[in-house]
Amino acid sequence: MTNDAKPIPSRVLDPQKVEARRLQIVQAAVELFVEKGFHKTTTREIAKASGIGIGTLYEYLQSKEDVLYLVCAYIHSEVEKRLTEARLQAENGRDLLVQSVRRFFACVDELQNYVLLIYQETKSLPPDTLKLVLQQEEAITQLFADILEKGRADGSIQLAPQHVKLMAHNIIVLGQMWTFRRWALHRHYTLEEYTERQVKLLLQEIHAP
Amino acid sequence: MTNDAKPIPSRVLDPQKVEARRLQIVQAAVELFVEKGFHKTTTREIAKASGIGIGTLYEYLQSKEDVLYLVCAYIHSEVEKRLTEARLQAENGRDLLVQSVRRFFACVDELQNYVLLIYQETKSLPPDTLKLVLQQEEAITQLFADILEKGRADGSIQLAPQHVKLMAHNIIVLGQMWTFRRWALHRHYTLEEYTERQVKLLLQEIHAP
Amino acid sequence: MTNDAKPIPSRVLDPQKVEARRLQIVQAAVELFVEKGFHKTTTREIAKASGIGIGTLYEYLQSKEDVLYLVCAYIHSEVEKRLTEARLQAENGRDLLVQSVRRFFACVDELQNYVLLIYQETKSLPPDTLKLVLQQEEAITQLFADILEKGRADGSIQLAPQHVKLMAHNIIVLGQMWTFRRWALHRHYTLEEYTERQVKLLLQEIHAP
Amino acid sequence: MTNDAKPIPSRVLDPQKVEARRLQIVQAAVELFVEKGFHKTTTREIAKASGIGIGTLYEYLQSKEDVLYLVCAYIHSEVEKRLTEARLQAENGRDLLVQSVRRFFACVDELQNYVLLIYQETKSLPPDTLKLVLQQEEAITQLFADILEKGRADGSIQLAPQHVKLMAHNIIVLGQMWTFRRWALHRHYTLEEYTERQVKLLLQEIHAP
DNA sequence: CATGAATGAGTATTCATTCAT
DNA sequence: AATGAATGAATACTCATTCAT
Repeated sequence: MTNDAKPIPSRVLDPQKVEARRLQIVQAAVELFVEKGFHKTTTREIAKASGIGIGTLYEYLQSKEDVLYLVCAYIHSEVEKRLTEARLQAENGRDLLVQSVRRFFACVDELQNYVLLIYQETKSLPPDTLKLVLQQEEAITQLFADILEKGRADGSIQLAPQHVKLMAHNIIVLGQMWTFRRWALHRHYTLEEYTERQVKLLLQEIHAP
Repeated sequence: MTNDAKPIPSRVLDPQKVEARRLQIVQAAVELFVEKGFHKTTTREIAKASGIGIGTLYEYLQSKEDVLYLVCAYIHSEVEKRLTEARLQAENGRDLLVQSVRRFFACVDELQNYVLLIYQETKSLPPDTLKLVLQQEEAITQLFADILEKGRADGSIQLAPQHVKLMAHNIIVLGQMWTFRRWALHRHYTLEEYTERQVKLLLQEIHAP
Repeated sequence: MTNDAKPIPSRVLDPQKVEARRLQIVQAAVELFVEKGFHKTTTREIAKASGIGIGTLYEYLQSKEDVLYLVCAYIHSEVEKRLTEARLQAENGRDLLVQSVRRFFACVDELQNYVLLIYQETKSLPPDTLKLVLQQEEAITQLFADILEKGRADGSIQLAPQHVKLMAHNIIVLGQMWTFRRWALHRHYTLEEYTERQVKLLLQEIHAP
Repeated sequence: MTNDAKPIPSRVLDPQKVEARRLQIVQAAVELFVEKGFHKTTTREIAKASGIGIGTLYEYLQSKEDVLYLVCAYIHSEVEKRLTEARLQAENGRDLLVQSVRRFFACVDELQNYVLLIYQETKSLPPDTLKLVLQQEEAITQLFADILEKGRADGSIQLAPQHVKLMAHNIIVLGQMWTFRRWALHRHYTLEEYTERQVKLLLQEIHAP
């Protein structure tokens, strides 16, 4: 929706090539970052894993931090893609919410390592860039706020307007905690148990049976 | 309960001196880590801020990661201290829960930067040490699990046994998100509004009016 | 006089095109070298300032040092052009000398940055090429040696033969120092004051009133 | 005279050690710079030639440019030392001047490579530092200005006051050109021939027989 | 016990040059 | 002829850790 992409200067002119190469780089980098963290990954490793020379890497980027930004943006776009790709069939807002939450939790589970990455490395971004990434995070939150509003409109969701934002954040966080507390949660619950229980909790908040 | 302290070797023998010095070091380091992050803080900075020489630092520790571990342990102990210092007056488990949650949220707010630090830098710990820190995190979660059990025992809380753990985690995470989502939440809510709303949500889960 | 041009290989065959392109390159490069020095100027900057691609640059040259050589040769030719373009009207060698010195000093002043460039960057040339550039420098010195000889021949200049070379060098250096000591000289003297005083000094050496 | 030393921060505290180590570094660096130039000398080469580790080098300096500055200052101090070490015996200012010039020329000859170095690498200094080095150069020039004034005072030198500065500069430059024009001068003249001829020229300027 | 000088492995980034198109 | 994408060798500087005093 919002086009909040930050234009990273590239020495290479052809935009298609730039996009293709950067995808190469980003996909190699995500895996490395997941495995070793941003700081312990060297630019040379990124280049090698991308199948290009270190010089070439810097033809498409200006700094290592740019890689991190692209990785964060990539992850957010992956999440957003999954959340929006297939239009959900729902009778009302409440139904749509439940289906969306389930889909979001599944997505968090699928992209576990990526979600974790965002939690852990985001702080290494330069302040300006950090802001952008947080905006992307907020955009995702807004997806749920919109659904809640829809339910409020058709009467299937009962929630004071000032609580909409908070509930949207709750949804996101209750989803993401499946990854950043996985050391405890995965021991006790399956994804399905976890999802159903949290959905139930959330439904209580909107006074839905 | 569990004595999960990791014994970090020190070249200095007198345990009192060791403890005193380490406290010096840790208190200097927390502030530096909060300000610049673990990776961008140098051991020399830590030594200088601690008022000791870099050589002395290594008399009391074996590595920079040891500092991070001590910092994490320090933060957890600060949290635990605040959560347990004054015995709460409560008629029943449910009341105790509400008071405890409020106290926890206040504590998270007070130690905002520290809580955030744990979220962001924990991953830089070596695996063995990480485990210990996660245990400390779990210990805090267990405090709430115990309260929930108490409420279940006196009938003031209705919750299936298998949901106790999850609810305890929910309490912790809903508290901590006040810090790691502060870029959004603090814009819309005061701590009080936030706390009351989340308490309400949590109470619904235990079928308490 | 001496054709001491070094033939720099070019992949492009048409000699006219080669000369034209190289002039483009050299004129762009001089300004860059003056501004930032040889080492801090990149070949890409030179290409861009020349209005050609980096690949094209290397069609007409073999290395960055070639650019420096061409720049030095260009500067020398500019100096020589100015020194020889208009035949001076003079009654005798002594008069010719005075006029030539004045003209040289004016030329040094005009090409200040270029003269300085030669002083500062010449050493970055490969030995063989350096030799050539020094020969060009000597050729300019020889212009004055010739004038001195002419004055000796017509009796207007009194100077032992073995002192001719040295005096010619003195003329050149006393002229060039107007640039490489400008940080001091320009504070105290105008070009005219400076010129007249140095001319007077030089005239004393040839026992001319 | 003027204490125009720039204090370069050092991580090492003991000033004696700092001075000793820096001398080590500078003496190793001068030779390398003479041989290969500033830009083509690496910091590791400097460290190795100094007999210390690269890390140690940076304990005593903050940047490679610091080395260059120290080298320039060292050279100037060497020149100044030689010019002022033994009080010259002279009947009057004129005699003192002649002896001083001879001594200066001998010194330039002895320190040829160093003098050349200053001419060629000075421009690589950061602007502020460059200023300092030029001040040191001016201080040396002032030594001769002072001698000229002395001769003017005792009547052995006849020179208008406004010409004193210029003549001092001429002395310096006519001395230094022995190095930066050595490719031509050394072919034709011995140091002695060269010195005597230039002394003669200079004496004419002060109307001394 | 306390200190801080010494160390060198490690790292992001640059840039002259090549070569396929 | 003209281009610019690809390359990797090269380099200044940092910083955790050690160890002699």
